[in-house]
Amino acid sequence: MPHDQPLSRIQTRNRRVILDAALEEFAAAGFAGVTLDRIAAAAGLSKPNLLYYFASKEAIYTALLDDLLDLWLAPLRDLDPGGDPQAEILTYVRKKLALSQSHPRESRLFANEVLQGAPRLGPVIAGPLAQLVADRAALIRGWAQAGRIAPVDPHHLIFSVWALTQHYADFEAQVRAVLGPAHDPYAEAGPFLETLYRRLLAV
Amino acid sequence: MPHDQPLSRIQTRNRRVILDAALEEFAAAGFAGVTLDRIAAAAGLSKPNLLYYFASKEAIYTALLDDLLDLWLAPLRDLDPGGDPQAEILTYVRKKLALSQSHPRESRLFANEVLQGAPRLGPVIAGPLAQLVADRAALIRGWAQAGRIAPVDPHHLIFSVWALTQHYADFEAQVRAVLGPAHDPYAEAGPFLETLYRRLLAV
DNA sequence: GCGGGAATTGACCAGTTGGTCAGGATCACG
DNA sequence: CGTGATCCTGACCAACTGGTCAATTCCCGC
Repeated sequence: MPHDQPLSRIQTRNRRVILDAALEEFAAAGFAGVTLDRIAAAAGLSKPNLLYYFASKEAIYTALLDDLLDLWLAPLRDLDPGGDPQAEILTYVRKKLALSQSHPRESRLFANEVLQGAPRLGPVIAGPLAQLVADRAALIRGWAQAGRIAPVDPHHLIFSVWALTQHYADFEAQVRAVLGPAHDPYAEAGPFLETLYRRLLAV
Repeated sequence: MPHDQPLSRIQTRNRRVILDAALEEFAAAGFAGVTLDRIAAAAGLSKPNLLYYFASKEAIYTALLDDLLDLWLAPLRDLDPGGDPQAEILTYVRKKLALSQSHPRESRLFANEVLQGAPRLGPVIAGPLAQLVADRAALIRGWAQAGRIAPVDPHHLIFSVWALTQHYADFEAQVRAVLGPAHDPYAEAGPFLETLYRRLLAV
């Protein structure tokens, strides 16, 4: 039972191993599709030992979601009000696409959660996340009104970045099956999205 | 036990009721997140009665997926080689967005399936679906080479339509939470996507 | 090297799940 | 109206699930 303070070496290692195994499983099968036995096997631990580190299956899942949001929203947070508008947004797109490529499991975990109505992430989405988006939307609206990018709905611009980048992680099975083995989805998506947003935002 | 031939009045009605209830449940919770008891309750039937009409939970799920694909791909199939390229693609986007709005459960069912690696739809995606996409990609490439739309990667153009339209159904919980109750996501998405594709495709 | 807390486990449990089955109700049809 | 097929159900089952617990092993500071 992890108290509040120390977190021993063994605790640190095993918690990480468990969360990594659980991320793999939850991302692939959703919360209900995963059993503690599977996570335990994937982590190389016994089921009771899992529950020594986390109070419940729910607690493991929640821990994963908690870790997720900071990583997920960082690129949006990074938008620099002082930078060049078009370059800032293109950098955002690039970072978000890179995140889909480097962290597809996190993307799928998040997609699973939201798909099912965000039962656990609901308050965070309606609260801090919505706040951040509102803030960045205002920034983008300012750029548009100053004539530095073309006028677009800033909320839907942000949605479009999410949709277009996360699609390559969340629907990877489909993308790869359609493109065939000879294509590298991410290598092609980069230039495509670059072109798309350049044309959309050009004044 | 439905044989091959007739399908009585009662059978027709109850199969439809079951599939409708199951669609609701599967779309909201994924295959593993749903129990036969829930489907039975939602359909107003007893569990053994469910299994009188469908051999298994799997069979219900599969029946839903089978029905899904035709509906889902119809707009892409409708692309008219003889029409105006830009208008054809914009019509495709409009139809696909309308489909997200009118059939969000189907969209989420499909998303759930692909998210989890398309374990059941895999062969159909790699087969007929990939075929259709290849065909339409060739058509679009032809338009681009003829200078009738701007040069873009046709596969990723199609992916972008899927991503941008399905996002509003699949991530509806997030979209609504971020926009707040005063906004109508679909009403705003229409003009936004119209602008986006107009600028992307303008020669 | 030893004592006590941390870490680990096998055995177990109550609840749930997908699915079965024998029998009863209901319907279509002559 | 009767009869056979269709439709429906309560009772049941084996397998699995998340979670518990007492007992054991391991590790670290002294």
